[in-house]
Amino acid sequence: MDQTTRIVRAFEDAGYQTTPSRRLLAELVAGSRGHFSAADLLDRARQRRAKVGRATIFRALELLTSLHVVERLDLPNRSHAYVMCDPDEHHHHLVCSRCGRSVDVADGELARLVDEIGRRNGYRIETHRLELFGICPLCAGTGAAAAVAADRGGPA
Amino acid sequence: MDQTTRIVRAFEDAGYQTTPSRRLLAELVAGSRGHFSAADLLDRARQRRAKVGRATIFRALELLTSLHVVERLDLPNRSHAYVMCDPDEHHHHLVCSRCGRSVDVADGELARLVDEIGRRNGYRIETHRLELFGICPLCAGTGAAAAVAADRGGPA
DNA sequence: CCCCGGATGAGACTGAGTATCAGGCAAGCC
DNA sequence: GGCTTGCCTGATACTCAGTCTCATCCGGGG
Repeated sequence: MDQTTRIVRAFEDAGYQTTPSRRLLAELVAGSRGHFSAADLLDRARQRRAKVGRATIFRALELLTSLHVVERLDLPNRSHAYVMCDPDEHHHHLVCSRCGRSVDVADGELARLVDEIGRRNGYRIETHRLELFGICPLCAGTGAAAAVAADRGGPA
Repeated sequence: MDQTTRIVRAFEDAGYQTTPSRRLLAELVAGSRGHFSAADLLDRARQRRAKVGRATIFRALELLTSLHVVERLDLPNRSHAYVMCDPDEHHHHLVCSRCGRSVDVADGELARLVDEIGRRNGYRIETHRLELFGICPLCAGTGAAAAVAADRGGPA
């Protein structure tokens, strides 16, 4: 099943209605190459001449976030964006600072490290967040041209 | 030398003027118990009947951030705040989700882990960020009362 | 096919942060 | 101590992401 369907399915499984707006949003999210913002989605919706309200986009992103279909990133440049990701296990993101593509990284050893840091400081750790930023193999390998081609928000 | 002086000194050392506004801001920042926002500082300035513009606060925080005297945190509840911290080495923050107090945590093993994750995925890692949230010993030990007493933004 | 609660879009609102600009003042110079 | 210069400041307008409200709409169970 393709990404769009996976997202629509996630809505259904959680007991939410399947509506044209949500289907559209699912397509837009699934068609994103890297991370994207609510404004990106709105733009792409407008490009398709689809009529969807800003509020609806924020509501859908909020839902998808709570369903762990997407996650919110805080980028180093103090803006933020969403990325699609694996809903099944706790993980972190390795984000390309050029094209925005993101790889899910399993928590692995980190859990142990986090635990130890907490213990050493007497804190009871509740949550942690690790975000890694760098240049992905694609952007590194083929230079700026590929980076542009791979730019975020490709054909929806 | 106390924290206020340390901050004022940081301005001077970097070649910036020492002005009443900056001195005030230094005091407010130094007097913060945990993390704080620009709005918090503005409130506390007003409480002292000190006249300082919003823009000035943001400018000072921006400077202090660039001097690594404070750092910006992205809190789990999607808001953000600043904390004072050690300007001398790369580190992360362990933040109390109740009182906002923050402990600097040396990078240590993490660097190795980050490096390995990058290598495994073919990324050239540029920066990373780790943020830990939990309950500090003070809040855990003495319950809600102490947590309130220790609340952020104590006597400036 | 009807009904109703969930979903929607428009638009007002908020709060953090930025830009602009005229006036103020720190600090080096004499 | 006065002068000058350029950094610094406060007020204010603005932007941008996200939220709230509310009248209307419509998916889907009965």
